[in-house]
Parts: sequence; structure tokens; C-alpha cells
Amino acid sequence: MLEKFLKPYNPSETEQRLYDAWETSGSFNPDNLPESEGRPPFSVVLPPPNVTGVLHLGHAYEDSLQDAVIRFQRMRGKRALWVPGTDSAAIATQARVEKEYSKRRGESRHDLGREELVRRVYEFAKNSEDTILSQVRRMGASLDWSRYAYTLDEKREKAVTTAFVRMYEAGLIYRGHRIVNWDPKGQTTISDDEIVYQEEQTTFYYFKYGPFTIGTARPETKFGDKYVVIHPDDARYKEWKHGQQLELEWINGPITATIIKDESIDMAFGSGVMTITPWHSMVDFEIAERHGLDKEQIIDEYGKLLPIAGEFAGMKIADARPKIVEKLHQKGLVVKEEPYTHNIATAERTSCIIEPQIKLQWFVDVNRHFSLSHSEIPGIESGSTLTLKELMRAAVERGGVDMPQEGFRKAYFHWIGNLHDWCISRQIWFGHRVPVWYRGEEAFCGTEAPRGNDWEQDPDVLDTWFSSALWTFSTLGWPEKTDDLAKFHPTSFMSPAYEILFLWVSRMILMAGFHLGQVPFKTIMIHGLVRDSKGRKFSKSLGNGVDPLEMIDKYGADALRMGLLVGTALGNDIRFDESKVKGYKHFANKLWNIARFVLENAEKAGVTTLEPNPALVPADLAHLQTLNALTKEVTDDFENYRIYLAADKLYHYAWHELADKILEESKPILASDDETAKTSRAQLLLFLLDRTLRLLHPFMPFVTEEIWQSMPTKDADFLMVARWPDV
RNA sequence: GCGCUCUUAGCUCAGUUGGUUAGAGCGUACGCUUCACACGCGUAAGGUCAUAGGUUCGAAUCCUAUAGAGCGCACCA
Repeated sequence: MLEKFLKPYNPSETEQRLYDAWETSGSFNPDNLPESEGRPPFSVVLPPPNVTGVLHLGHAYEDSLQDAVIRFQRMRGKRALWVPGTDSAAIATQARVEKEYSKRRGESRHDLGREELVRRVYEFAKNSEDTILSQVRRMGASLDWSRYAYTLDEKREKAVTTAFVRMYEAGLIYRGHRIVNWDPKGQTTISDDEIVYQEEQTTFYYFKYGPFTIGTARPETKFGDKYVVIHPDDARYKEWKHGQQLELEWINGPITATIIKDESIDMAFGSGVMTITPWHSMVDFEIAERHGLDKEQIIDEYGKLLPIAGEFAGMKIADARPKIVEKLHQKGLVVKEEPYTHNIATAERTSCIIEPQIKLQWFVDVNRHFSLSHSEIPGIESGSTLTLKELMRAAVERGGVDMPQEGFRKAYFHWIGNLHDWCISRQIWFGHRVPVWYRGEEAFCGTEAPRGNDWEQDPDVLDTWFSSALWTFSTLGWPEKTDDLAKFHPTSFMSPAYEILFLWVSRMILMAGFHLGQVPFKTIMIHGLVRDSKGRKFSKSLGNGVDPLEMIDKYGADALRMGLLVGTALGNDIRFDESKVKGYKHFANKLWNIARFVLENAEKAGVTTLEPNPALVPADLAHLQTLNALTKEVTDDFENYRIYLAADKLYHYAWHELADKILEESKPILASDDETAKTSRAQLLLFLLDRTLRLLHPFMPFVTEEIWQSMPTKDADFLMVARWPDV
């Protein structure tokens, strides 16, 4: 019976077998738990990994953290649900398939056609989903696979179109010509949050513009500039009146310019005078909007100059800039040049410099008032009128979403303060298509195509974060009124990386608030990034990747989980340390040997039950009290999401208290002739082991389960569904 | 510019609401075939808790300033 304990603990022999046994038992699905109906719900949705991706340490960390919480709550008697899913990662996935196709055939997606491309991308995504899913399983994640969701499956498609239509009908989604971040390489718009600012050394030019001197870092945009903007309080230019016109010589000949007075001008910067290019600058666009000015396009969607540039038309920006400056020199219009350092906007995905463009796009209006007919959010009453911005703010400010980390709260509110309308249309083919159809001047927005001929659907798809924002409730069956939705939403807890606080977390709050009058989750604990041992991000180009599966092969999933969780305070970045993982592999083996010792002695003493009140001597009672105190602390740590502390304490207890002290002091007792003392001691040890296994199970599910299966005292088929000790 | 986080043993990090001699893993030195475990046991070395002030009976923990590291947001044409 104890034969398996004669060899060191072997994770690779154990883990797959146990995971299969758990999965087969059906216990990942909370509906199958004993007395399921009476249990209070506890739900978490897994941040869906990219369906075509592979597991990295960031996933491994999140899986460890959430699985620990879910396992704890399940053992505590909650109806614990953890919903798995994957994300289409539309832009990346389409780009990959397109690239492969064009490499083979030398043709573009347009040769393939929309329908065929989408079919192939979908097929590619579905074919590779097994990889990531089996990898998540290897972490020991106790996800309810019967509720698996994919961002582009039929149910989620319905949720997305329904959400769009309802927001459109409420006037919160509109289509308009507005300035957007255009990625000339990706040939699509991107949101503000997908921009990365990079420092650039460049030249700042001062040009003679009629009687003024204007400064610019972008001479190539200046062809169409015909407005001179001055601060109304600037004494240097007070003789110039708003709306006044003047003739002057410019790059390609004489032009008529108009004076505009606007308070957005910084008098101290440059000469205090600027000309504007509304088509290619956010700030300029806003000035032009305020004063109703003309807007002209200078640069096309591929980053080339348009005919307005005259002799420079058709040139790329980088080539044109020096030539334009040269011409201005010849015309005597260059006043001076100085070196200049500034940040330029680049696209996160393509690293291409963003060229703002005015485009006809779909937007979510975050400043428009609407009536929230039903609200369960604390501090927001049903029927109140507010904007989406106010909704997002109030949900956190008034405690609907508990965001205890002060730093992240501040960042969140600050972000909301700066929030602009959210551009949600993207010019790619793979994704949720905008549910709007056009026929001439008519437009129809609905969950299904309108009847009649000649309707054409909008070619754009939605920002992937639009569908992700619905994730907490689209995975539970919304827009249908499902039992799951009633029971499990709002979800209990979410722990995303700070990277996606704005991209995802805030948008979930927006969507759950608008569509359900609920928050998406009651508590949010934001965690840091897993980095390499030098503190760098893991990246392909650095080649510093650590494969979690390799770690599991080497040390076991339990060791990896502990290595990632112990001593990593939530919110700070984590430097991955392989030696730590190794240490916890040794710990798994230590537990194994503690079990062997305890079980051997229990067997010898004939102890096979956990007496409710074993006959204990005072020394034994003290050991019980120590463990009771620890149990209380660990329970408390779990409930307050101080998981890293709970894990540390249990490690310390098992090794340095149970093994080093209690087992050692038990040896002479167990070797003595005092049968009563022996039995009592064996009884105590069995009890302590049983309790330790329960407490450690959320962190090290495999080794604790494997030992539990040999316990003479087990009171459930699996430790996974055994009860957490009461305190 | 505004804001956030971090600075604790050689390395990677804990230290929850301020409370007895500051902890863990790995590493280092020495000694152990002790019958649960060498994936082990024992012993030891190693920290002015970035710096300077302050609050307090008491501070790694709270406040202020400084230095260094990192990050976020906003950007000035």
C-alpha cells in the first residue's frame, strides 16, 4: 500500500493521471458538486489567451493564482466556477495567415477574397487551439471545460452584435468623420491604448510664414497650412485680429492665410505662432472643429504625399522631408534649425509611425448622456442619467468594483479623465463584423441582415477589445437570460496584468454597466508582469523566453506554481527565478516523505480514522492550536487575496514546524513501549498531515492529491472537493 | 510636465493593519551513509532595511526631502 512512497515523488508520472481523474469526475463543473444548489456562487472568468498562441510564464502565473483561489473557494463550500476561453486575437492571427499565404503565392489577401481568407484564418485558429488548451491543463487549472467559450463562436457573435445594436439604439455608438490613429503598415485604425510612444531625435525647423515665424518638426505636412493660430492673450501679435486674412509666399507659391485665435496655443513654445494641419494632427483637428475650419488631406493611407504637395507628390515622408527643407532654403524661408527630441506615436503591433488621418469610422461616445434603466451598481440608481465615463468612474469610486490597490485606482481615474471617444472599427477582415448594412443613403443596424436586395454590410470589423469587454457575461450566455448569468454574474474576482487595466478592465466595467446595470467583477487585484532574471520583458527578439512546459517537465507543475506564487506581492513585477522553482520541487518531495513517515506509523499503530476529539496530551494540544492559528491566518490571507503570504506560511509550517520539530520529537515516542502514547501520537500526526494537505492543496494540487489518495482517513473521493477546515 | 511603483543578506524576493534578537529560496563554509527524505540533516558566515531629516514609548513599515531604477499618462505645432 505504501510502496509508491518508497521512491521519490515523481510529478511527471502523477500529474497527467490526476488531471484526467479530476476532469472525468466532473468536479470542475460546479453543477456536479455535492449539494450544489445550496452553495453560494463564486465565479471567475479566465482572461482568454490567444487561441493560436502558446503558454508563457505570464499565463502560468495567472493560472496559478486563479486556480489557487478557485480551489480554495471550492473547498470552502462555494459553487466555484472558473470559465475557460480563448481569444481570436484577430489582427495577429489574420496577419499570420496572410503572411503565410503571400509567401507561398506572392499574392495578397485581396486576391484570395474576404470569405476565403476569413475561412482560412478561422480554420487555422481552431486547429491550433488544442495546443494552448492542453498547456493550460498542464498547470492543473481546474476550469469547467463544459463552459468553454471562443471569442468568435456563435454565442459570442450574438452577444457582440446585440451589444452593438443596443448601444447604437441608445445613441452611444455613432459613425463619423473623425481623426483616428492610422497605422500605414497595418492599414487599419488603432485605439489610443495600442500606441507606444518612442523617443526620436529630429530637427525642429523655424520657417518664415509671411510676417510670422512658425516652428515645426514636420515640414511635409505644411503644404495645406492656411490658418495661423495665435493665443488671444499674446501681446506680441495683438494687432492681428481673429479672421483677418493675409497673402504670403509659401512652399509652392503664394497663398491666402487666415488668423485664428485659440487658447490651446502655448505662448512660450517656439514663436507662439503655429499653422495647423487638421487632417493629420489630433490637436489641430480639435482647433479646426472649434472654429469650423477647412481640413485637407496631405498624406495618403500609405504614408505618401498627395497632389497638393505639387512636385513632391507621391514621395514617402522620409524621402520628401529633406527635399522640402532644401526648397524652403532656396526660397529663403528657413529661419533656423535646431536639434529636437520628442516622442512619436508608433503602433504597438507593427512599430510603424502612426499617421493621424480623418476617416469615417465607428465610435463609442463616452460623453453622451443616457438613461440607465436598471442598475445594481452601488451608488448608481436605476433610471439615472449619466455618461459612460461617469459610469466607469462611479463603479469603482463607490465600491461596486473593489479595487484596493491605491496606485492602480489613481491610474484608472486619471485614464478616465483623459478618455476620448473609442474608435471601434478596424479595417481587417477577420473578427466580428460591424452589424450595419447600407443601401444608398440608407443605413440599417441590426443583429441580422435586413430583408430586400442591394444591402451591403459595412466592411469593417470591431476592435477585439469590444468583444473582450463583454467577456464576463457573454461567456455566461448573455443576451439570453440564462441561469448561469443570474447565478454567476457579477463574477467574484479578476486578476489581470496592469498592462490591460485600460484596454480591458475599464471596458468590461463600461459594458457590464451599460448592458446589465452590473459591475463585471466584485474584486479586482491587478498583478505585475513576469520578467526574466534581469528584469527584462520576455520577448522573441531577445530570445530570453522561459517555456513553462519545460519547467513543468523538470520540476513539476506544483513546483512551478509555488515558484511563481510564493513571495510575489500582487502588483509588483516578478523576476522569474528557476532556482526558486527547484526549491519547491524539493518541497514537494519533502511532503511526500512526511506523508510516508506519518502513514507508516499510523499503519503500525492501527490508526485509520480521524477521531473528532482524539485523546491528546497537552503537548499534542499545543500542536493542534498552532495549526489552528495557521489555518485561520491562511484562510484570512486567501479571502483578502494575500495568496503569496499564505503559500509562504504553509511552506514554512510544513517543513520547519511539522517535519523539523513535530516529526523529530515524535520519533522517540513512536519508538517507545507506551502504546497509548504511540497511538495518540500517530493519531495526531495523521490529523496534522490531513490538515496540511487540505491547506496546501490550492497551491500544490497534484502532490497533495496524490498523497490524499493514500490517506486512510479521506472523506471525499478527491482532495479537490474535500472540505476546507473550519476555523 | 503630471502621476505611479520600486531601492531589505552574494543573487531573486517576502515582511498584511508601526511592536520582542529583520525572514525564505538559491548560493557560500564546515560537519553528517541519524532506520521519512542527500530533492536530506545539523552548524555557521552574511543586512547601518538607498541617503538625510521628522512623527512616535517604539519605524524596514507613517511623513518630508534627496539620489538611483523602472513604469504609466499627457504631450509643444
